[in-house]
Amino acid sequence: MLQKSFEIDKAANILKLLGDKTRLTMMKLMDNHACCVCEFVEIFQFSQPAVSQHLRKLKDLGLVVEERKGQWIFYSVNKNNEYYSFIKPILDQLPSQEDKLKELEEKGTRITCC
Amino acid sequence: MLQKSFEIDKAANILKLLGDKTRLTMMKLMDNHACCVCEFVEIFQFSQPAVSQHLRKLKDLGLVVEERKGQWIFYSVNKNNEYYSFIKPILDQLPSQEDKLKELEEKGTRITCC
DNA sequence: TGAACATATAAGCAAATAGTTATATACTAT
DNA sequence: ATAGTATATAACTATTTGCTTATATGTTCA
Repeated sequence: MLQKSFEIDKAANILKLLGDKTRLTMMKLMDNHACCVCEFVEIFQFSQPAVSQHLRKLKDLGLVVEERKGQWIFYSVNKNNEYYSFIKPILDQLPSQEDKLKELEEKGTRITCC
Repeated sequence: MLQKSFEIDKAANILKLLGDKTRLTMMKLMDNHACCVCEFVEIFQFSQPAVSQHLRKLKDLGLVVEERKGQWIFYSVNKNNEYYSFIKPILDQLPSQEDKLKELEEKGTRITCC
């Protein structure tokens, strides 16, 4: 019972994070690609700290993992997280956001960091 | 493209609503039973307006439907909503909240309205 | 070492959220 | 009609959220 209570708490916290258009789009992208902060800055046209703060929240719940590659830090969905199976069907039902990455490539801004 | 954009917006809005422990528990219960406001008041120990406001939000997005039966209004998950297939896997992965209804029955508070 | 770049953290602020109390509406039954 | 019960709406408030700007940290490379 305590466990179940914990689970629904945790599920609600996860859904709250996903219930933001920016983070949801990020997660959909990171489910297929490792992405770095500067890409998201380009995509969403938010300040770099805004992007960092979104990623921080996702990381705090264990939803994403980071991997430093030199100057850059790449984030991707943490598929080892025990709640990944909870999240997966949600992400799978979302429309692809690949066009956003393609746009970056066309503008040449993707190559700058990746 | 516009349509996809709309979809991810809508998905984020739905997830935001589900990202609240109270509403998430409500949804899990209403996926299996029609429930009335007074039951939720008992279960969550919130004021009646608080419960009504949660249900209003769920109704506004089309996630639940209401059916008046005399004095009472019963709410249940709207399985005809086009986004029900989006929500269903989420609800299915949550632990049953039946114990909360059972508690009411034991206290005799469920029978008062249903 | 120091300049340039990528990211993180801190502090502040406006808007959104989730509760409250007070009040209105709607149905039931005497 | 009126009293009792169930629900909805309105107005208010404290907290949370998601951005901003300013600043700190960490890496690369001349």
